[in-house]
Amino acid sequence: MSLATDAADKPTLYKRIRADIEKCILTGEWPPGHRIPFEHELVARYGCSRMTVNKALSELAQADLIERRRRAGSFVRRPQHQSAVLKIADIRAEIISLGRSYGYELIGRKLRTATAADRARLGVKKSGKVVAIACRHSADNVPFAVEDRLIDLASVPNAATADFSREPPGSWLLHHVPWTEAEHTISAIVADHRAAKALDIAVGAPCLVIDRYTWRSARTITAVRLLYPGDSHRLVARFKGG
Amino acid sequence: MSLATDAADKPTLYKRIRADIEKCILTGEWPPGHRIPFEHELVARYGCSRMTVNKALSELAQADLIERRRRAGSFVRRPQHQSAVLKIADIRAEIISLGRSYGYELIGRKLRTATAADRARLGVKKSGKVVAIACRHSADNVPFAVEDRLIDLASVPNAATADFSREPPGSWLLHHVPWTEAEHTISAIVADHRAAKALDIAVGAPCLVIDRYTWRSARTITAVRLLYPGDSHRLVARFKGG
DNA sequence: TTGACTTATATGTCTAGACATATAATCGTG
DNA sequence: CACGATTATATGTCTAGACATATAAGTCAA
Repeated sequence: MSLATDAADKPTLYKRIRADIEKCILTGEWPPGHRIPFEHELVARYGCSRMTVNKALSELAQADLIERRRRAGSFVRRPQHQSAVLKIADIRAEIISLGRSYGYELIGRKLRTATAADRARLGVKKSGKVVAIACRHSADNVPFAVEDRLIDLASVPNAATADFSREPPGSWLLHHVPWTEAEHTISAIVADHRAAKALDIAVGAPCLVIDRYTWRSARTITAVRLLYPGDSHRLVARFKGG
Repeated sequence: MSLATDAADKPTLYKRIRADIEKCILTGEWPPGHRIPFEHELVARYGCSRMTVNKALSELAQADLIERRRRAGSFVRRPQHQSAVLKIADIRAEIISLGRSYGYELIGRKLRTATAADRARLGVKKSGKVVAIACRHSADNVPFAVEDRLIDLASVPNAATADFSREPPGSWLLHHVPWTEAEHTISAIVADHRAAKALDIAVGAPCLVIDRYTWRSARTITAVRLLYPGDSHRLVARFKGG
């Protein structure tokens, strides 16, 4: 193996140890299944205490690059299920970060007792109040996405009185419902008459659809469907690791 | 605040400390920007050494739940850029895990010196050899996705002699090119004549497109375009955190 | 008021030990 | 040979210190 042992220690020692090992894994020098040096070997090699080596290895294990087994040692993990980190920004923030002017328009807002369809969509059993919102986001005055949202007022009572004619519900929720879990489903459809009109595209044009269900501590907050013109919008996901 | 101090210590202490703090953050009890107790306060509260508290806080910082600032303290981070983990499995594995029968068909394979278009697609400057592959995946004998791939032989010389008539190139690469980075772009198109024929769908039907560029250590490996029928295929992404 | 200097302090890293615990390897026995 | 008991060992967690370092806050002079 070729662990660097004489590099200048600008970074801290444990970071250097971690980087050295990471390099051996990422270059393929240590293939999946390879046993990396024992802690005591690294202690000898780097002339430090075991806690320092342990911190480096613990972080590599946390990052799923290695697997640690008592008595056996630490091993390079084999390529996991591929997964990518997909950034799905708040639409307003996304448009602004693209350097374009953001436009927002509330199409409709209804406060109602949840219908059977609403309950199914939110995944709740009891019938409470909900807010249904339809709105449109635009970039440089060109339609960017249309949004169709349902908010469960049992989880977010404040949403009943929020003024969604000025602030998009997504941004409002981001600031009022801090920590959440969500599930996204991405699919493709062709624009029907209504969608074509809202997005100012041709009927039959491809659209990217993001369905997002958001909850906090097993409590449904909101369900939203975002419809983007498929030829102009792209979702980019970066990916790292086998 | 309400840190539990008397729970049974089945998990280790630092994990309990981490879980306690995480709970306060996730329930919203400690909102974004809130300063969490200093290390020395937690040391006193839990009656342990600072290293134990430090390990808990370091992991929370690594998970981006808190931000640590010297002299100032540790603070609950405000909702980051939303990001979701999108699992993009190897197609064969995906179909099999769905309990369906997997079918594979090589449509074409060409070994050629990279054309200008190939070089642009792979993002390489020098003109070397490439393999271009077109193939089709099916589930229960129904077309599932068509694949159009380019492999840079400078990075993966073995691919020149691999038998892609039996094993899909994605699976082959997964087993021969362990650690990689990739970028995915997801978009929607409508099926043209050729795609419609390959997927056995109507011309004009919506399709989900995944473009994936894979490299290792700044070295391009492969570029692939996967085309799925948009109405039958969905990408699901789980998301956690603000 | 403003800017430069000093100080206090919380985190960052590290040590040289310790005991706990899971388990691979070995040994003994039927 | 098969199987259960024992042992050795690598990791997991923890301690009670230490010094380094970035920086918020206070101090003082222009």
